[in-house]
Amino acid sequence: MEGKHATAEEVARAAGVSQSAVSRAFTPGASISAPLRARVNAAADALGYRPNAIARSLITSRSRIVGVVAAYLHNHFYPSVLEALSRELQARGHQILLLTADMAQGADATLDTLLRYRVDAVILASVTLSSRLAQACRAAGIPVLLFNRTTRAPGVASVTGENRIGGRAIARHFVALGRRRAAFIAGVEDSSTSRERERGFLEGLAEAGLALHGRQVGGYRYDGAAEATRQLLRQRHPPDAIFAANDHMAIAAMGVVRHDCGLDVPGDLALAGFDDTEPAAWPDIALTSYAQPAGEMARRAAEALLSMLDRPALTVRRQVVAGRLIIRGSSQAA
Amino acid sequence: MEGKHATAEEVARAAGVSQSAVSRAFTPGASISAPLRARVNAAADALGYRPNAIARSLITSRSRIVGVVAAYLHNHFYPSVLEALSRELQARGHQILLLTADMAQGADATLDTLLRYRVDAVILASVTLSSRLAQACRAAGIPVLLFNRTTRAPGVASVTGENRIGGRAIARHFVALGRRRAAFIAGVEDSSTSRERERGFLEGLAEAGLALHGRQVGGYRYDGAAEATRQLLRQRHPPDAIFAANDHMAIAAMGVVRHDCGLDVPGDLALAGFDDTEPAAWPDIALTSYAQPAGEMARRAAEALLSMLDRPALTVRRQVVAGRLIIRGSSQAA
DNA sequence: ACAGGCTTTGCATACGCTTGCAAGCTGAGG
DNA sequence: CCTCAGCTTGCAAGCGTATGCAAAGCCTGT
Repeated sequence: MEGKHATAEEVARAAGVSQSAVSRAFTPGASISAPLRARVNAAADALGYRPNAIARSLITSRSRIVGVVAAYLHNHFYPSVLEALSRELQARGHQILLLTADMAQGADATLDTLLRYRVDAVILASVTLSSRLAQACRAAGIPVLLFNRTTRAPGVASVTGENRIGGRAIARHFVALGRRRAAFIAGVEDSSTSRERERGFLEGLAEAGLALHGRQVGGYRYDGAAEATRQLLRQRHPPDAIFAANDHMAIAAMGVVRHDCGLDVPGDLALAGFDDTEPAAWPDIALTSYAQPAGEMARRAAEALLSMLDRPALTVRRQVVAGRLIIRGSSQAA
Repeated sequence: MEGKHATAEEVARAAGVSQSAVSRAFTPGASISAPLRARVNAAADALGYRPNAIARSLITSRSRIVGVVAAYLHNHFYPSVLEALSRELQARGHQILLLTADMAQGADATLDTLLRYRVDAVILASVTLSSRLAQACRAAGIPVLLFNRTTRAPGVASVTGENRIGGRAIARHFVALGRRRAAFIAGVEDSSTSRERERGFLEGLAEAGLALHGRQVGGYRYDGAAEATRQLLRQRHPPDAIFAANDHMAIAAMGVVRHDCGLDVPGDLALAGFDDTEPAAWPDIALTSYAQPAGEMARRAAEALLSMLDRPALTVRRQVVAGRLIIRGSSQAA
């Protein structure tokens, strides 16, 4: 219909009131009488008026936009996270500005956009760059939350799963299955997530007097994990169990183990991942995994972050959300 | 460091110039001399100044934000699309406001946010609601592009894959394999995408004098497709080939066929999907699929949409991006 | 009937930037 | 030496909204 948007001014004129009245009519809890509000609403509806969030942001210096930095959405954990975050933030009246941080453009460009758009807060769900970005955001006074990772840096909130406990659970599971040569495929070396999972895994093995039988780095990528698996299987005494730092890599490993090497899973080799993403439950994959509740994690993240907006002095918390081991055919035949 | 942002005013004072000069220094192609720009940049760097995109939007009435409406990111095609769209739009200086349209809140709330934030354009990648939303956006004068679907409504651009050609290719493939009882699992009934794929599929079968041997609706969901498959296999003469309107549903079908019914794929039943999402290439899935190049589609979408911004009178185009049949183990043993 | 309080309304300013306009400056041509 | 064109630069007016402040009603209790 019309290319131009109605303004509060126009609505005011149509309703025979002041522009302030229009503003108040659209502000919950503002000082305005019911009849006036009704009159304004009528005029607003007639003109198809919507308050301009841009203008509102300018004056309130609150954009009601949260920057979400993600990367490598091929890992199916993140789409779930994104969907959950979007739901939770929208429910709290905020929107998502989605930035994908391909390392090509680096942290600087990402930070630049984040700052220019005056996002109220930032959620970092990208492995790479996240520490630097977190620091920079904090320096700029923006509340930051790391999703599915942590940092030693102070003032940065985080929501993670039970990485250490999960790693331990998987080790115990392998041990219970009688496996003696368990290997680990790490994500990225300096990622807290991968390190914690590995630590737990080692502890679990140590309880049974076992040590790691092999270790490779998969970089959280499909191809990287496939190559890592080939390396592991090339050893003189190949492992009889592999724990990959996430499902995505575990699935890559599964492909190599079964199809490149013709081994039987779980017969010759037990396999486990982390996250319990949707594909893990597909019958043809049936991957044992330590589940991370993406929905619950997102809820906590949204809650924590937005409460930091209201009370900046609030203690920044590192939250850990409980998960559980899901045993499937990749480790234990039905 | 500081919780507050530097303003152009402050930079101007620090550099001993007018505020307009600062603005021009940050506007490519603005009328400003090199030395002045350098001086401003120095002061800006010193203060950590970033132009406030909000304020800029208010006056230019260009937010440089594109609303992307998605739903059901569990279908792995969409994460890829999102990643590609983000890359392409960022490269063109635009950002993504991500809205997930769960049908719970409906089209109205989504439209409302889109309009309030004055997005420059909208990309609809959600099956549900997309026609209504497209209409509404157009009525509000916002350029709209449907991604991976079309509509009869005028004035709405779209980018799709070769749905009809793809469907036909799969039918021909089935026929060449000697299959005589091919069934189809539709997405959503009133989705152009599913309808076109079905049409092509029927045409391909007809070329060989065959008709559809069964048909169910899966609603593009995993569970829906699983149920649809059970229905198909419950027939007296079950199909010997199934084409699902997308990979996500085809994978669900695969699970049922192999694990619920204990049939052999492709021996007893050939299976094909559409999109060629990443999981289709996993060895344990090895799903035959008609590939849609998400990256190329995203590039075209971004290009088309942003050019509509500059030249509103530009003819709205429906673009079709070529794909190709990828044959894997789900239809043809190695 | 009147004072004092609370609620409702309008006025005017501010948010941080872009941009049309006019003034100032430069150098070339006459 | 003067004129005029072409660049640069500053001035000032908005963009659409929120909100402090003061004015205006309204009601209650005496």
